[in-house]
Amino acid sequence: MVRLRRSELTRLMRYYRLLSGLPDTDFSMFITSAQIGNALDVDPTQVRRDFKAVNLTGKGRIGFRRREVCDVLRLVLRFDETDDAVLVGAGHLGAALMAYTGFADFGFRIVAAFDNDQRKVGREVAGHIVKSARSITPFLKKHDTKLAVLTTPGDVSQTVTDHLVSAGICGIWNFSSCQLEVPKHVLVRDARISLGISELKYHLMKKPGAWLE
Amino acid sequence: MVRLRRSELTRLMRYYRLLSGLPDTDFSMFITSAQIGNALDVDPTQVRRDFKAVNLTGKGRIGFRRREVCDVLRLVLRFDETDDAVLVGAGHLGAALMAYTGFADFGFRIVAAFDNDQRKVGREVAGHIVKSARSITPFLKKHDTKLAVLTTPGDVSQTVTDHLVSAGICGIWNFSSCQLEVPKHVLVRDARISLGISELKYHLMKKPGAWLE
DNA sequence: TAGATTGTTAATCGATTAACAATC
DNA sequence: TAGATTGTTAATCGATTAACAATC
Repeated sequence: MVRLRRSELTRLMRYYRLLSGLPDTDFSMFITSAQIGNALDVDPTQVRRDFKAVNLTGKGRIGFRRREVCDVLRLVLRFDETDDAVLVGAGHLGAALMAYTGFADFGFRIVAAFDNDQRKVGREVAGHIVKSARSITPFLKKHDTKLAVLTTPGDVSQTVTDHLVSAGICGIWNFSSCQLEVPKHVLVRDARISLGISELKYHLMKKPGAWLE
Repeated sequence: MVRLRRSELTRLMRYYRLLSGLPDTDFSMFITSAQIGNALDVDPTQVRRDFKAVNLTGKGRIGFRRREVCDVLRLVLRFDETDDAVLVGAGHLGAALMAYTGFADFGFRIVAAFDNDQRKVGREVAGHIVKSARSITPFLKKHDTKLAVLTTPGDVSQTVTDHLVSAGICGIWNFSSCQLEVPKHVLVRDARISLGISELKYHLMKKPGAWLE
């Protein structure tokens, strides 16, 4: 089994997006590491190294077979196997994520939504009947779901997380701007809403007026 | 002026979140780099180095003054100065972001929303009357707004981006899973929705059954 | 003073890039 | 064959961590 670092995974995603997005009139075409590197501003050596990490080999003087690269990347990134996730916190953001249709392309599906607000429980949000937060644990036990999307207010995020973890969740996509504490076997992926803002704001300050050039 | 790298900015955000979140009964208290490092799983030397980068000095045997650290970080991260942003693409995600009340804490404000769907134009979404996409350029010229939140479908993202850039936008928070091409003076910050999913999915595969331990 | 913590230099680590022989 | 590109090793670069004298 291939072990990938986060930076590699990030680049593999970008390669896939580039290659799968190209016009597919002739999908057996070859593409060189230089072409890919050029398009994505990545060193060609890095591209070859990354491909090597997922056992993709090219041909001297010709490059890599586009179809093959795409297929392998889909396999490694597991886009064709659907993973189910529960969503906790059926507010605006939760609703937006539930309504988002693009997840299917990446093999990701939200199968249930929970909220502790009794006014929301029973209501339909983006095609899902919101369930009571109390029913999270039985649901997870029954359906063996391992991923969760967390869109709760920050003050309850840790409590909810503890429940999710003890019910078997091992991957959390955290949209609340709150640092979660979890056991080592659980992966938290922060959406980093506030960090995105900070970076933009910092950029503004860094180059006042630069946009006028 | 201090120049910070992205990794530093990320850590500074985490320090701020930790320190501002602590109970503020005695805000003149001191905190050591070891305490911070321990709480955030960062090397204490790294903490001191990062503080040094924003001209924060501590006292031997005592540590850093919490109040002072918070104040300096707020200043560096510019949380007390509000930056305005326009939002383009008033769909579910756009609406969720418009409805999000937490932005104010970071000195960020969405001042207008645009969409090219005539059925949405004129409607109210989360307190904003959606404006026609055609009016983006005049709006930006008039209000001198430099940041944009992009929540459009992927197929129009680049076109919209080109318009935004030529109208003076120099920072784009990109929620569409699409690689944007921009001039060097423009910063694109990708929300990386699809990457978050990939990382979670990959984690699941990496350790099948690990959550059962 | 004694002792804990800072500030800073040196060492380590890992990731990126350069170089080039092997390949097609 | 000739020439462009791969595969891979070595060199570089930057970021992280260790060590320790200076400080309070």
